[in-house]
Amino acid sequence: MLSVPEIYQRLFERYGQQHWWPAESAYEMLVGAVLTQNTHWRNVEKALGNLGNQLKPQVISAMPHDQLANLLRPSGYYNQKAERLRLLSQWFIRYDCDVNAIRRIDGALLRHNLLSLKGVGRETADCMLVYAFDKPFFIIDTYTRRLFSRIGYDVPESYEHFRLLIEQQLPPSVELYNEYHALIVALGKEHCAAKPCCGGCPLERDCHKTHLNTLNG
DNA sequence: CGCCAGGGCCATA
DNA sequence: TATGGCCATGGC
Repeated sequence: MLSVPEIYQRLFERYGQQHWWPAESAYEMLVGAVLTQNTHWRNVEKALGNLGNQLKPQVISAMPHDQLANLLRPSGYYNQKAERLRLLSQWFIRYDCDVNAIRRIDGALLRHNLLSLKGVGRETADCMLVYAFDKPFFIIDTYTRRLFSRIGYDVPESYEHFRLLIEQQLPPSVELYNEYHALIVALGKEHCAAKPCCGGCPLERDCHKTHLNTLNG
């Protein structure tokens, strides 16, 4: 069975550097992390496009709910996400929008801080920590669970247990965790964006085959 | 037409 | 702690 570092090697050889996160600033990354919750990135892009030059913490935190929700409509769950972005923006403003100041906070403490925000769960928090705040926490998403499960790992149901299991087999590198997660999503996009999906796609939800052409080839 | 996407919250037991 | 319901649009 492929080891955690070997899986990374295979993915990197196939897809190369991913240059994540697709955002122009740390704040935009935080917004994208909320908008992409259980949502296709292409729909997130539509919502980000609607926000346009209003994609700023001061503007979003002060915008009327219905107006913001309307702009977020293409990304789905727009009422929830409007509220979540408002709370997130208020949190960011509390640090004077100073990303470097936030980066100086201890990683575990910052994670606890993010998790206290309504609408920021473990995966979203870890994405923010890796892609905006340079803290090494391995990101567990549905693709990650699916991939490791199909490769043959006994994937823990607990998010934290699974995260620690993987972190134990990798150096605590922000750059590595950044790339690893991006590569897993790249694999998902290649296999599941097109129809028909290949038989045995390791990331397709209802595929129970495990030939794993992509990784074993 | 049905399925599901780079989740998370809340009520219930 | 652990299920189940709910949120919602858009592409395939």
